[in-house]
Amino acid sequence: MTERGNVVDKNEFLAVREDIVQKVLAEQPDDEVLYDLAELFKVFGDSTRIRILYALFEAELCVGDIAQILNLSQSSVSHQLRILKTSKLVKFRREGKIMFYSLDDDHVRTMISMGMEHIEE
Amino acid sequence: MTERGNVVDKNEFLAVREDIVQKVLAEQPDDEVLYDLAELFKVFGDSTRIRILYALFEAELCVGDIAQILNLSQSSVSHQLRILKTSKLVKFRREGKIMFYSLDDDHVRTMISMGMEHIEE
DNA sequence: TTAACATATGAACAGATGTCAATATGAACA
DNA sequence: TGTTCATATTGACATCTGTTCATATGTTAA
Repeated sequence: MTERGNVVDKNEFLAVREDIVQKVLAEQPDDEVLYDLAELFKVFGDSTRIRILYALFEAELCVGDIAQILNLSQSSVSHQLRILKTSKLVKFRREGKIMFYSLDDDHVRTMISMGMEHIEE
Repeated sequence: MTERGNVVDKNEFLAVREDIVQKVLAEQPDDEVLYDLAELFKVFGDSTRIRILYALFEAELCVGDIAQILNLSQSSVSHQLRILKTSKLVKFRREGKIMFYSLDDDHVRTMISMGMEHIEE
């Protein structure tokens, strides 16, 4: 293999159109943005969390309600709710001993509707 | 713990509002649909695939172009393209020895734009 | 303050996922 | 046909992720 300085080009034998590559590279968003975007989609990319979000479409729910609806342990639901909170997809309020969760904004509905449209084709 | 038949209720001590639970359960989509939806989002939930999709915003690209743009092995890019093909997010055509990939439809752009709006808040 | 309740957190484990190296497939052309 | 090139696939490996069990936190009421 050819070397450039100490760097070995793993893809030496590869069809690459350098002009196109440069043009596309110039337009790419920052890696950090793309990473954050992937992280957001990752949150939607688990059926347990999708089911939680769908349940919250209908009503504000407490942890116990959700555990019952999804037939999951309290612990598991709590863990997933933490992820949804961190991503700002759900918000919550306390009423005595009970925590009530609800959707944070309409982006969630829109994103999920978009996904639905795609898989329904 | 109490038992119902042979089923042990792991969540015996849990705040559950049965009426709400029943109402929400009645409105939930089929598990299969929710599973497919999660699978779709999972595809977007990887920064390599997001970067591939973003690159394809700009131009139709061959495997070598993408490998160069993302600084990844040909093998890895090919693997990810297969996943994107299976999810119908990209389409492809052959021209001699070269495979050209492009975005399959505008859902991809819309979904990603939605995600962007959310993280930009 | 103590007991009971609702939820959150930590550690550990199994299963899923992305990457690479090596190899296979398939197309073009001598 | 045989060789070269572009891409696809296979197997192995390390990392990431979701669940459970056990325990901690924080609230209410006696």
